[in-house]
Amino acid sequence: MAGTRRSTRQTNSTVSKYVEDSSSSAAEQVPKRNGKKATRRKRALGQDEDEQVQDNCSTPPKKARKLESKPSKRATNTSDSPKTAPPVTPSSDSNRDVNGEQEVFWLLKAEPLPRYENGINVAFSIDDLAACTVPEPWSGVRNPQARNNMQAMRKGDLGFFYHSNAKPSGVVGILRVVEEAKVDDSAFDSKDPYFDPKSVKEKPKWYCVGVEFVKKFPHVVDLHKIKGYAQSGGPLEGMQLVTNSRLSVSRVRSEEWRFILGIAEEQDKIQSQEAQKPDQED
DNA sequence: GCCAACGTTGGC
DNA sequence: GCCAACGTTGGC
Repeated sequence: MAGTRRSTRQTNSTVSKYVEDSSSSAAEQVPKRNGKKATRRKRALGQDEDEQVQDNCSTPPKKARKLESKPSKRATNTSDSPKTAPPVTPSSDSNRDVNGEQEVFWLLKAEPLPRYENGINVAFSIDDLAACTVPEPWSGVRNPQARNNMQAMRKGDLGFFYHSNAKPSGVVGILRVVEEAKVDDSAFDSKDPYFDPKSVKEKPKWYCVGVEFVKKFPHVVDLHKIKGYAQSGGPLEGMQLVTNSRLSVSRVRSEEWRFILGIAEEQDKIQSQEAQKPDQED
């Protein structure tokens, strides 16, 4: 389900300015390459026309297919908080502690390799995000729990960008929430690969946040490594990515966030050392 | 391409 | 409200 690119003029607000890095040190940013993303997939359905957006970013459809299975009808009127979705919101409504430090982070999955959904390539990689010049709507998510997580996101929150069904799958970088959840119009678009026929505009069921690129790690923190630290007693045991692997938008605890940043940093360090040690290693 | 995990559906 | 069947995700 899910996903499609920006469906309307989502605000084009601020993007470039955010592209510095904020926390972490793990990696430096990567030059954002343009060009590649858009290549694939032209919307087969031409639903784009009406939106004469500024799409410098031609945003390809994206993500979301993951865990979303089908929109649940019963969840429709209630708040669909199945037995699963644990409350996501942290102590306050800001996801931050008294010092303004983010306490709850996020992880958003997207598939970087071509995959067709209704004839439309829904691939979306971190490079695609890096090429965007306007906030990228994380549309197409059709799973209540993932949706709830997005609704709990606050402007300025950071999250990991995860490549799934990739080689290797893993955390590839960082993104930032620049627009809080708003109605996901792609659910009403019959041409959209993630069209949800049960959605009704009067009572929107699906929402999406707007995100922007922050940085790309020099090396993927792959799932294998993450799982290695997620075993019983491990620092990542309990990470939602592992405990509920089907969720396309999950939350990341601050300890987990820092731990993974540490891995990224470490990997970067190791590799730069090797790079500069042509033949010696003392 | 296969298969295990798990969420959703829908009858009762 | 419970539960069996079904469908989808996503790693491998």
